[in-house]
Amino acid sequence: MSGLRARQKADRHRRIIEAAAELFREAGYEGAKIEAIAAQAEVSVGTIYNYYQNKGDILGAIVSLEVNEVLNAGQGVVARPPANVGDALDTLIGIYIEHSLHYLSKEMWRQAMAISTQLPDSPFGQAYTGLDRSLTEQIRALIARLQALGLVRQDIDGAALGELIFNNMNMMFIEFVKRDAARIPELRAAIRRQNRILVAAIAV
Amino acid sequence: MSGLRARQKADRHRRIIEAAAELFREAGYEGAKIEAIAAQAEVSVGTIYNYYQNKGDILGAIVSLEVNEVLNAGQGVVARPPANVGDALDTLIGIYIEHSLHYLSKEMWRQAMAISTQLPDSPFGQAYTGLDRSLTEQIRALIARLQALGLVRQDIDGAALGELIFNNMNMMFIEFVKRDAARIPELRAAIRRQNRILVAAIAV
DNA sequence: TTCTAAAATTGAGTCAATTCTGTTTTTATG
DNA sequence: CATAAAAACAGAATTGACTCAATTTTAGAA
Repeated sequence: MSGLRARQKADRHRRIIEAAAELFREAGYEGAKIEAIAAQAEVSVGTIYNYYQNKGDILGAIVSLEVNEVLNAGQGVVARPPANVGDALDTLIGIYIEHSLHYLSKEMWRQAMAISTQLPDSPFGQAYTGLDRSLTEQIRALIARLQALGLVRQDIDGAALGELIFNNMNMMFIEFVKRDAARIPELRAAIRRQNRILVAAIAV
Repeated sequence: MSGLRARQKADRHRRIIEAAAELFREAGYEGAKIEAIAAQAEVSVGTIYNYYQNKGDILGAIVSLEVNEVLNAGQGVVARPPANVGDALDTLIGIYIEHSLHYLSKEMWRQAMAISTQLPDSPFGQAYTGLDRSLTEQIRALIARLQALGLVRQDIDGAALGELIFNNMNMMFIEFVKRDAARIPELRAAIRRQNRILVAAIAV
């Protein structure tokens, strides 16, 4: 028996997230008042705080949905990477970046990133750090795969390399969301240019 | 004539910054109430908002002092770098990191970083981006210097390399301030390990 | 069905950043 | 030295995130 209580709970969670996502998009993070989210979700302010510790955690739940989708999409590339180190990296990073603005606006990303540094121990802060780690791990997995395929030198420190690539990409992405005028193609080109140095060093 | 008004203004600026720096350290950023800062600086709340757009900008002014000091210290390394690519990078990065907690606690860094992503167009947001750019520029200058000294290959894309090194270091520093337990020696060791890959690729 | 304890919801109240408006101080001018 | 305009100040009022005590709803036993 799934229980009335459990069903109502799941339903309220969903309604809150949907209401918040809509209002965040429409009015921006700051502009979306908790009272408005509560009204739209047809619950009270108190209930929202029963489900989420603070406003940031609501945004956090939305971000997690997005990043998990991206991680999923990335698995395909790791499993069957292009037969060229530069292209393999570019393809994986391309998936991350192209998906990134699907559900989240730049403003929402800015807020999410800010909260994750501001409150690293909050539920969302920890979740965000975990997501970053998963992305780093996936890049590392790609490198290991390329090593197995004989496309990357065996003596390369895969862990350090994965961190280096992720950190650079992430920082570039942060700068990207900070400037509303910045465009995806330029971002990808800049990262390709940076990675070229690495590719030259690690390719067999 | 320096004008009474101008002198009073400078004096109030100074008093506000000093009061804020003290209270941020003692009580943390959130714990330092604007009313308390105003009282300690012997001005009214309204006056503080006449001088700074928001609480974050007060912190911003303190951060700028710190980073400018670091940039200054870095110039010495660029002028006379160790005669080895790995050591040269490590020395410059070491200066940045070792200075970093001199005036600012990790909590203050977290807040500063958060604000700079949250409000990239605020006075502080723009200043912070400018500081990042200056640091990147200094790393680039070091690379150019090493190229001139014949220690780094001439065909290396110095601009892209500088960004790569800065972005990685900066991201590592962000993770460092997010974990109170993290220690400086481990941070430096991790960055050295990551840079080793690059050094191998670019050293003559 | 009825009752009770546990779980969840509610919304008025609290707290602190920011805004606003009337007052005071400084400067420039005759 | 008087005075009006400009600049800066003060602190009360506003706003919005978050809390908490009272109330309602649910699950399960009798």
